[in-house]
Amino acid sequence: MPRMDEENELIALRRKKLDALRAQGVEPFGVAFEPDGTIAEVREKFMEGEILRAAGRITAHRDMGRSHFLDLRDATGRIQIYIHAKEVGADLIDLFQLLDIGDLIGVEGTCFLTKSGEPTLKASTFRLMAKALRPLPEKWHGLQDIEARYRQRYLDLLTNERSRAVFEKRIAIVRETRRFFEERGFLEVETPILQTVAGGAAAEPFSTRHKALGLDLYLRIAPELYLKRLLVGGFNKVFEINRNFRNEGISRKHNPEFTMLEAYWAYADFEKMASLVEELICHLAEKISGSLQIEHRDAEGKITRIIHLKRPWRRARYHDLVREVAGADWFELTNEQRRERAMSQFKLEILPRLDDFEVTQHVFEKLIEEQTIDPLFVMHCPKELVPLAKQNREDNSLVDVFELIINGTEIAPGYSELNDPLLQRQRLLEQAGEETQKIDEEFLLALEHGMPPAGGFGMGMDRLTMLLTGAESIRDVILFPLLRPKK
RNA sequence: GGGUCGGUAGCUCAAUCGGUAGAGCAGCGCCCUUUUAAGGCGUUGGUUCCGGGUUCGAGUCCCGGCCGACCCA
Repeated sequence: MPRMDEENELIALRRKKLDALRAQGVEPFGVAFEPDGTIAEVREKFMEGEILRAAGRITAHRDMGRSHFLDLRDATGRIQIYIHAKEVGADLIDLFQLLDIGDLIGVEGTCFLTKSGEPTLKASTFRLMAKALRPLPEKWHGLQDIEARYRQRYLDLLTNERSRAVFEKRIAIVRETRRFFEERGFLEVETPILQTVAGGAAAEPFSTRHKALGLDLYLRIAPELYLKRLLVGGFNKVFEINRNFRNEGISRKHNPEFTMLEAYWAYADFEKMASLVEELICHLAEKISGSLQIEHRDAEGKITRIIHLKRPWRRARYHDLVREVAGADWFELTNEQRRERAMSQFKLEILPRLDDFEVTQHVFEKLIEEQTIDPLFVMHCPKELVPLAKQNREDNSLVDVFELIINGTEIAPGYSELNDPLLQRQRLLEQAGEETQKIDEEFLLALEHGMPPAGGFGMGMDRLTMLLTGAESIRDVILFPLLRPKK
C-alpha cells in the first residue's frame, strides 16, 4: 500500500502545486459549488449558447498549446471542457497550469459543438474543488490489479466502467426487492445483529463482548428466530434485508459478512413462498437486465453461459432427483451399498464420518446442485437437513421445504415454518447435541404463545447479484470484501 | 489447512539460457488556437513484495516469510 510520506516525484510535484496554489491565495480543497445537476443531466440540458455549470473529476487533458481540452467525469458520464486563454482570465490560466488529472473542479461555461460535433463547455471560469495528491490509474486499461481493486475500491469504481455498473445493479436489486415486498404488504423490520444466542442456522458465529453488561454476545448468523417472534407478535408479513456474519472460510462464494434477505408470511406455506421467490427473481431480472435470459460473459465479453429464467420453474422432489442420478433403487440400498456406489460409480470422496443422509446429500450436491444451471426447486428435503421446518404430513421423514438452485448454487431455501413449540424444542436439542447453551429459550418461549403457520424464505443478496450480473466472485459484488491487512 | 499460479516505474505490461532492468500511458520541457486513447520532438522516474542462500554475476535458480487469485478440504 502506498504511504503518504513515501518519496515519489509524482506526489512531490503535486504537493508543490498545492503549495503554489495556496501561495496564490487559492484554497485547493474548495467549498460548495452548484452544478446544473450531474454530468449526464448537464448533457441533457446542453444547448448551444447556453451557460451551464458542471462539477467532476479531470480524467484527461489534451494540450493544444494555447487551448486545452479536458474530460470532466462523474459517475453519470463525461463532458468535454474547452479552456482558452482568451476566454478565462490570465489569473485562471495560471491556476490552470497547477491542475492535474484527478483533480476535482467546478466549471462554468458556454455550450458549443466542436468541429467533430462533440458537446463541449467553453470555460468562462472554474474553481478547484479538491486537489488530488496522487495520480489516477492509467486511463485506457484502468486499475487491473485484483488486489488493489478490492483494497482501493474507489479507484476501481473510478476507472472500471464494468465494476461500477455491477454495483449500480446491486443497488437497484436491493431497492427493487424492497419495493417488491412493500407492494405486497410486507413490513420491513430490523432485528438484532448482536445476539446472546446465535441461532437460526448452523454456522460458526463471531463473538464479541458488551462491557457495561459484562455480556458475551455473538454477531448474528441469521435473523430467523427474531422474525418469527414478530409473527407471534402479529406482524403477519415481514421481511428484513441486512448483514449476517459467519466465522468461516473465505471463497469465491463466501465472505464473512454478507447481506441476507429473509421474508415470512403468516398462513402461507413453502409452495406459496416458492412462487413468491420465482416472481421476485423474474421481476428483478427484468428490471435489472431487461430480460429473463441472463448472459454471463468472460473478460473478453464472450458469452460463457445463458441462464433461462422463463417461468414456470421446474419443481421436483429431493428423493426423485436423487433417484434420477443415483439409480431408482438408491433408497432401497443399505448404508454400505450407498457409500460403495457413491465412491466407485460416481467417483465421489465419501469420508467415513459422514452419516447416511450426508452421503445422499453429497451425491445431491455433486450430481444435481453443481450441474443445475436453470432454476430448479428441490422440494421436500430430508428433515435432518432442516431443523426449523414443518414435517410433511404424508411422510414424516421429510420436511416441507424447497431449495432453489440456479447456476450450480443454492440461491434460496424456503420452508413451511415449524410452529409446534414442543417439536421445535426436540429438533433444536437434536441439533445442539451437548451444546444446549446454543438453544434460544426465548425463541421457544415465544413459540409457546402461538405462532401462526407461515411460509418463510431466505436469499443471499450477494449471490443473487452474482447471478444477475454474471460476477464470478462474491468479492466483485461486495464493495469492500474482507482482506488480510497488508503488512 | 493443502496444492497450483502470481507480485517488476504512479498505472498497464515486457525482460531469451542466470549476463547493462525496458516500453506504452501518466509526469516534466518544448511546438501546435476545435482535440478526444490528440499529435510531434526531447526527458525524468526502479528496495524487481520482504529476508536469507547458491553464483564471478540473481527480476530470473534454491529456502523461508508476507499479500493476492484459482482449485481442493
